Amino acid sequence: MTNSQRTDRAPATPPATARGGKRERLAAAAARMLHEQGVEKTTLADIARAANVPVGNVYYYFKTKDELIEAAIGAHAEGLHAMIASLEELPTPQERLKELIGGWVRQRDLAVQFGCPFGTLCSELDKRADGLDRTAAEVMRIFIDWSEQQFQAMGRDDSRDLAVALLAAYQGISLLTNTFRDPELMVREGDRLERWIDSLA
Amino acid sequence: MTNSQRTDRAPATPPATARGGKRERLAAAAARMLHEQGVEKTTLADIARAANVPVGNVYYYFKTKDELIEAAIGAHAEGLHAMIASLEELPTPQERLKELIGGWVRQRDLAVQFGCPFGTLCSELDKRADGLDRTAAEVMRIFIDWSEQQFQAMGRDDSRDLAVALLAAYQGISLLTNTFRDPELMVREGDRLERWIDSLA
DNA sequence: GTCTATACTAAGATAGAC
DNA sequence: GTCTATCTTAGTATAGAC
Repeated sequence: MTNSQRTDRAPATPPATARGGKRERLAAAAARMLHEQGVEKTTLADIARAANVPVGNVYYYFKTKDELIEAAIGAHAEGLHAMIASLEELPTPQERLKELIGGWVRQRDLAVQFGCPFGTLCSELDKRADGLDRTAAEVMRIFIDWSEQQFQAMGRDDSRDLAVALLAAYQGISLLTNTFRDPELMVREGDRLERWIDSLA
Repeated sequence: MTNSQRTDRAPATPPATARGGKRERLAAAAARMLHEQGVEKTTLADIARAANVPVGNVYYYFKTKDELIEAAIGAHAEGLHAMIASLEELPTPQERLKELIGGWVRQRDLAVQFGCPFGTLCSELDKRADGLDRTAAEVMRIFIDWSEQQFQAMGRDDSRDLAVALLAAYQGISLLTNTFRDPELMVREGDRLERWIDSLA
């Protein structure tokens, strides 16, 4: 996630000129709008409105729509790192994985409305000619790698396959929860996955 | 899947005027192009070209792009019914489900390139204002219902949950196979699912 | 029933005033 | 650094010739 737009004269704080962190607001708004409306249906005007930034001002921060999408991927990556850091505080890998699943279940209403925020993005970016789908894949890989570590810590020698299966189960049930508009699908699959985690020890 | 465009004077055969079954060709081409390029990036011109039908002629058969999408959903439904009919010829539910999984694995290169033909469509239709996502959900339900019957025939009282889990596993691994451009993910998850089927009996 | 030309609309992007 | 006005492109859809 390069940051070529920023002057970076004052590290760790936004440039004095960027009052109110408009760049950050635009990136966060982009992530939200791309999830809710999809990549192709979301216009720069939609994102500007959601970020409370005048439409014509967007191009000062991002030269193209692609750059805004890249910033949205970066926002997802940050959220992912925060989630992982929070899970790391739990003592055992089983607890960490089950808390992960619990988080998915608690977010089920969002899945009902729009599917998985990051999975739908990966799916849509694949249809675009730009290389943003590769950037998104890198972020997805961070998550798989972390899950693999958890299964490894549980002593499984098929940890990679299990990590892929866990993420696939979540992506798939997110799609079905969204397609059928039924939050219970996520609840029941979450229960099943937690029992599965317990059975692996 | 209404057919209001057709005169239906000669049931079970296309109207004499529709030489070469252009309507059917357009529906099949639409299904293919929507999968490969996504709903929003696919233009009517793309579909017309893929179907070998002159661009301006499309509107004679379909009044709007939405009607073409609906016809594509219908084409998917037909393919689904054909697949189910073929699986029904196998003697046991275990064999039917494992052959289903085998079919998914054999189609892995398509998943690498574009994801699941129908799952990506459901995901994209959700972002549109029209009600086509509900039509797609009906088709998806046909598949779940059939899977549920198989698990029920195996004597499982949690057949619905298992059917949902199986379809979710496929949708999820299709997304990951596509995101990571790695057909092996589908192969390994297919193996895992077949072992899972065996373990349920 | 088939096809061409074109009207209409909307979105991405840019120039330049403030 | 902020914002308005506008250019350009592209896609859906329609009118009407053949």
